Amino acid sequence: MSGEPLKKAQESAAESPRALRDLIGYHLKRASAWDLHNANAALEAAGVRTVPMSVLLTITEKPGISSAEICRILRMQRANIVPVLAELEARGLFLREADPDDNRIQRLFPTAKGREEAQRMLGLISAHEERMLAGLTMAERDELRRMLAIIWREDGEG
Amino acid sequence: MSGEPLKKAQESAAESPRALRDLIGYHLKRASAWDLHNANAALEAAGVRTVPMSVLLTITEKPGISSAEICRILRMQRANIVPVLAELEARGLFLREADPDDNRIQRLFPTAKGREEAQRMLGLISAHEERMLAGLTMAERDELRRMLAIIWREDGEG
DNA sequence: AAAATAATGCTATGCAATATAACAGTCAAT
DNA sequence: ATTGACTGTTATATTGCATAGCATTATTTT
Repeated sequence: MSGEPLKKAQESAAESPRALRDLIGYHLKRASAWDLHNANAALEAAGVRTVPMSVLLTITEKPGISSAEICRILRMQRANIVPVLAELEARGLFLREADPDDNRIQRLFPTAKGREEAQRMLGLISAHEERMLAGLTMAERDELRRMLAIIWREDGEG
Repeated sequence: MSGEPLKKAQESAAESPRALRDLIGYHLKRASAWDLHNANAALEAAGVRTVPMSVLLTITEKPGISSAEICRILRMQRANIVPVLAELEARGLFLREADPDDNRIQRLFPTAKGREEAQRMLGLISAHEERMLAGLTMAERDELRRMLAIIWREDGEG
């Protein structure tokens, strides 16, 4: 029942309790926090954070998409995309165009500069991922991606 | 270059852009957010959220630990643990005891009630994890845990 | 055709998690 | 004996995400 020696506390680095280390949710949170921190650091060179990057990539890949649909895809609140779009637009990365058939909708189209920047961001984020995943084989990375997708239910094709 | 049909936007559920689906960080964030949301919901029955639970589990498993060391283990700020401990203490889940050798340090010990509650929380969170991971075999769960641990560097023993 | 329902983009506001800065008291090291 | 480091703490900032509501426009139901 005693177990731990109680020694000097400031020795740093002790392990997480077993009960937590057994929980996948715990590892998910730690890994995700670590990733988000470093991903944002990597993207600083492009002057964005992960969310604006995701929005721009979505516009680039689905030209003519509406902001509401981006929100559905990225599961974010319509209210929260507003400042993100405002900034991307101010930087000239996409344009809004009125939908001819539905006056509520603005369709978003990437500019040439937007496509360039999206490519640059992809380069930065890919380098970051490579660093993060250096300890895993390609097959393992695929497995990991697949399992994570199953958890939040985007195909995971299993 | 055209690709997507542009159709009605409100059809819901479209897939994330390929560029994002290739990123493990993207899946990490989505999976972690999903987990955190449901874990907190599951823990509502015990009147805690994930962080206070983690703190209590740590005290329970390492009796006599100091708050500073909990912060080092869970990688949280010393400032932020204060209200967490205040609440757990108010609920009678642990006790503070002065360290005989170092007047700066308070050593934290779980009460009987604290151990009970910790057990109860573990039950709730385990049920939640079981639901979350229903689509994965036990071997896959072990693999997932191992890979996540490698990412943020808590053994992962690989 | 009228009325009810719902979607869009948006403002304003809230909350929870995490981060930063500073402090007094205590201990360790030179 | 001074310097530097660590503890627990207060106060405050920042960030990400959530909620509520609004005017406008479309769709659906009656």
